[in-house]
Amino acid sequence: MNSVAETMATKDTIGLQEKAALFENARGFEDLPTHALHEIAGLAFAKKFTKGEIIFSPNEPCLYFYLVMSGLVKVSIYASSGFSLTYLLAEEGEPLNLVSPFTGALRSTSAEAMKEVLLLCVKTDGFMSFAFKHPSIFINTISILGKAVDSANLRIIDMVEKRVEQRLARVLYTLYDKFGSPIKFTSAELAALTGTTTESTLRALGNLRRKGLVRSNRGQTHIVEPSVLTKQKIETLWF
Amino acid sequence: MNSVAETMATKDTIGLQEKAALFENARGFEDLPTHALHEIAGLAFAKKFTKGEIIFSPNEPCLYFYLVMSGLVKVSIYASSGFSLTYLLAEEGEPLNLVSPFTGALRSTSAEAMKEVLLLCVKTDGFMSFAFKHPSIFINTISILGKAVDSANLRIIDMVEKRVEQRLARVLYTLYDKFGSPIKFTSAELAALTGTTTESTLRALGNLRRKGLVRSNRGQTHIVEPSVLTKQKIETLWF
DNA sequence: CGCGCTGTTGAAATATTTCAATAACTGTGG
DNA sequence: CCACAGTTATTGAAATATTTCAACAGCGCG
Repeated sequence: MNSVAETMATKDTIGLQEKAALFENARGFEDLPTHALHEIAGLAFAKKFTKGEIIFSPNEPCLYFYLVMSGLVKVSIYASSGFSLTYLLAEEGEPLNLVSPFTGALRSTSAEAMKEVLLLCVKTDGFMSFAFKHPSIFINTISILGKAVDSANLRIIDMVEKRVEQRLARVLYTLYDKFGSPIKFTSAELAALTGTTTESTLRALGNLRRKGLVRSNRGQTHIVEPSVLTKQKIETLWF
Repeated sequence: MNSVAETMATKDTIGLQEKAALFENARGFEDLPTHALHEIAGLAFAKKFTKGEIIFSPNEPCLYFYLVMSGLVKVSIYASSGFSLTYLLAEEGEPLNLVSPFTGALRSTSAEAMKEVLLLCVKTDGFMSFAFKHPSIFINTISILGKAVDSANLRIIDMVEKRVEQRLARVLYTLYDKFGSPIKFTSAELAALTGTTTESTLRALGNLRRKGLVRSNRGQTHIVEPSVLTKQKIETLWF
């Protein structure tokens, strides 16, 4: 386990301006005055993670607030059985952990780099006192968490009343909406997003392919008819 | 539609001390100084709802922050199909809406009185400025929402890998933990908590009864062997 | 080259929903 | 106080979606 502090060298490779610019457009940091952006940028240092590397694990004390600078991070929850559910795919400008830095609570989530990832890290105590100086952070955080709760509850209802194919269609449309086409995810990853097994995902993907809605091969899926997916009353999820 | 303001008469029937005492023990209001409790109590007025009455509906602008003073309130999310999922059962000292009063966001939740209910209501603008004066409210709120997100995600995993009977057992144990025995819920209500149909709930309940874990008849269920339910590695949910 | 990961499909096993019919109980109004 | 309406509980049987287990093909990479 190499501590984040080890990579202090990286710290100076990213300019303060650049960090401030990232915070300016970051989710949760809307409506902050310029001096505040510089203040938080001053507290942040960068850290690189390679593809597949674990950023944090379940029930681990939270030392840093993390913001994605580049790359893609998967935040998931794991069941004891090994089944995992991905509930956030964070790209540039998105925070990974909006609860623990404030509450210090241990949570059952883990974060993994899906590509080469650059994160901005802010020590929790510094982050906390920053937030108290700029309480709109709290409001923004509550807003984001509210959406997360709604999205999760919506997904529970979907599990009951929608078939795998419809859920997958919704997942694909959401990914298309956020990341564009082609969608570069394996079926195991799509399964973790849809809440099913890889086999069922593959079968459903096959159906969508046969219907001409998507094209897919090895690790990437092209949405051919986004309009059709939208028409099927598919409300966008929130990852 | 009779506005809440109509019932101002109720306002004076509840003493300031009583309101402050409620806030003192309310979830989300931990660690507030006495003067703050009196301040928020001064902003609050009581309103009574009869059994079955709707407190708020989906996509309705949020005018008040609500705190349960007595009785029981069910907060649910409804799918277009009519299927509903209950995700919070709020009793004395529990808030009904922790997001909209801060963000003003329209949400897809609805709240219904399950018994005769007394609520304390605080206008959102007053509540908001109170919170900015006492930002520990924000931290507490974030903590609660974090738990809600975790609980919802856990439930999604349960939907995939646990059978109805196990999910129901978990629901029953959680209810037992919070409200004690007997559990006074109809099978339709248990179904909305378990995320299944009433028929499946009844069948599962029958199985649990045959196994001697519960006794049940018309609208109430007695947990006979709480220890067994616990032993089955049932983590407590969070309603 | 062969190991490992991803994709693909089949067939059996299974859990759950759906539809339907009936029974039991509650409360209300005549 | 009884009848009736409305809700709640119960169970059966068929229909269905999904998982599970298994086998195999293709691809990439050390």
